[in-house]
Amino acid sequence: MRLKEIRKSRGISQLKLAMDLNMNQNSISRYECGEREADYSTLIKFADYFNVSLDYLLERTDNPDMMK
Amino acid sequence: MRLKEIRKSRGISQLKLAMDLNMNQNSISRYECGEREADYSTLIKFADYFNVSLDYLLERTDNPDMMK
DNA sequence: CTCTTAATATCCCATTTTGGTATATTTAAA
DNA sequence: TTTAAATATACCAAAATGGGATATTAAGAG
Repeated sequence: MRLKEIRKSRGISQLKLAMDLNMNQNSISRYECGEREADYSTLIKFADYFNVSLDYLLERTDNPDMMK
Repeated sequence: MRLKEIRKSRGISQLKLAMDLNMNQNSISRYECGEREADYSTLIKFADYFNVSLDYLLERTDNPDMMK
């Protein structure tokens, strides 16, 4: 997924994202590395946090402004 | 998620869906009941199978024709 | 360049979650 | 009301997860 790209574009560290979402820094790292798969509710947390659609987050559209 | 609604609207049984996607019938049931959470790749299987966006599948938009 | 520190990735492992078989329950048609 | 299809649930071995600790990498300052 596009998590790393989106996060970096907003200038946010894994640690800050993790704290804001009540998660662990290494969990974020694992999702970005593709070592672990985020589930339903975790994906929604990311999409809400960055205000992007799930389809954009998961690279199913190139349009970041797609309605949510 | 809207899985049950979409599946029924297409007249497909849990068993058929499961076989088509190489899964188990009880897994489908569990996702529909909300007993278990589908992960990233499972969600994508459903979205592709029914040709709907993730955001529609996960009830984040009411528009079933949203671009994918 | 070094040093220091922030940022990210990886290890280990107890705990949680999962998938699969079997089975129970519900639904629907006859 | 039987019969069968559809769906939900129980149990459990196996797989995945989260979190602390730590290693590795990146980035600035001096």
